[in-house]
Amino acid sequence: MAKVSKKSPTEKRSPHQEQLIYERIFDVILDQKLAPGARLTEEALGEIFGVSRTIIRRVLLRLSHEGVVEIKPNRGASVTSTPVGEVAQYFEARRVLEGALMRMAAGRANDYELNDLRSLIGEEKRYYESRTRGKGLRTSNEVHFRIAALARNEPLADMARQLISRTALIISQYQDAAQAACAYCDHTALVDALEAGDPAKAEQLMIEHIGHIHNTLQLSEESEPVDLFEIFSDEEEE
Amino acid sequence: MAKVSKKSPTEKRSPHQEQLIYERIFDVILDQKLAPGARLTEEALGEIFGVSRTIIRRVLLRLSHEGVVEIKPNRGASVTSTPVGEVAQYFEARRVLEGALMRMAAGRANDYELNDLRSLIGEEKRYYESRTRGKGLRTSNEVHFRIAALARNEPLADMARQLISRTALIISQYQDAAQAACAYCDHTALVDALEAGDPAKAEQLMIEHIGHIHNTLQLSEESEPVDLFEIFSDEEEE
DNA sequence: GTATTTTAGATTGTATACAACCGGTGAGTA
DNA sequence: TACTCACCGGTTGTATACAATCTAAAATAC
Repeated sequence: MAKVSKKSPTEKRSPHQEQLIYERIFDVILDQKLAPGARLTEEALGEIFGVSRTIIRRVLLRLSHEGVVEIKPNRGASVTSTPVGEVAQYFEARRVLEGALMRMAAGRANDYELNDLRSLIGEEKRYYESRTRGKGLRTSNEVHFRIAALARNEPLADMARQLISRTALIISQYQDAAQAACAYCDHTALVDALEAGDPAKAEQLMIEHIGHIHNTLQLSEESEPVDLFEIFSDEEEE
Repeated sequence: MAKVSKKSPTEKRSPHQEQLIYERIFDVILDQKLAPGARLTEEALGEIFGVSRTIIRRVLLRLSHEGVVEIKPNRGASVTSTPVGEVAQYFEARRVLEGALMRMAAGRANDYELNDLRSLIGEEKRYYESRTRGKGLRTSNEVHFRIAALARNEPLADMARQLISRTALIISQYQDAAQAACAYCDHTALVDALEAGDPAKAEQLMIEHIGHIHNTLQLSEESEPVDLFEIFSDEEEE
């Protein structure tokens, strides 16, 4: 068994170790190394990350709150598997929320924020071209996060973040890796619309973009047990 | 010190004791027995409800996730105090989300659901008339929850639930008890609009209703330390 | 008298021990 | 063979012990 990221005695307690563990697990899920339905046992994860079940429990609780994992009483946590029939609801929700946010954000972004977005989209493009799908998906999410933030409404932006993360899981479940590459083209158009400042047009573009993503999904399923130790072993500390 | 709801030895482990504790604490906050800023220490709550800090910790984590309490590292949990300047954002968010949900729900409700709603509004009216403000607010929330559910979109309804709970806290912070009585009049009109099935009209009514609530708020602040034991002592098991 | 340091108390953070629970395995029986 | 039931290994649920941290007040220095 491969024990990874064992804390060296010098840096025993990092304040955001929990955040790091959270991100590692989420990344692995988005990379499809953990298929929907895969179980996440507390002790194994604790051993992997060199912490006790207490910490793992908190991370799993957080992931479950965001809908990324499901926790059943006395049965533990497993990666959420979204039934085919529910997928459309999530995309409808995103159209409503992100459409409204896009409308609110149009014309509000300053040059600094726009440039920032454009460079992020460049990064996204590179990830997809280099086939690191999990990273690409996360960067794609980040683009949507930033746009949501531009509407200057914290509560709505928070909800959008939740929904975007949740949708990322659905995408990783139902999207062929080959289809994944086209997202960043739309993103450039979105940023242009934000700069132009036409709220109706901006909203329409966002709604269409989310529709495009929805259309790339292939509706089929699979699942199998996996070895947590092996999956996490070929990673390295950031 | 008053120890309340001490579990009798016979019913030691209820599976939803956590849910009960969650609701008790939330109720007390909405009743303004715990003002914004009040600290919630784990050990005191544990003693009050006859459980260990472990359980309390989970409840507080859940409340914090919904924005009802704030948890600062090494500082513990306290009732969230929403700055005056942020209040408008929450109501704007509710207009966006619940407006969209109302539009989606119009004409979709069956007679059973409509009757259910109307009787709930009757209950709400009674609570407000009998001055039990916390219960009234919770029932009011329940009306909004149910309407949100009628749109048949789980993810959006979940978000609305979060937002409604969070707003209830804001209302209890900024609304005079005297002003609180008028909500159920609007609610009847909302249900009528749902029955009529005109999406645009329904959305408009909801947006106005949320505006009404926003308008009743008085913008001022206060805070003081309180004794958790005393607050919970005059309650009784449901 | 004011400012700084020390120290004590209280509270949270984490690990761990033990109990409760679930699911499967295999013996036993019809 | 098919079915039932008791047992067992593994996993989660909860309480508790101890360490780390913060707050505030007392003590000391200037």
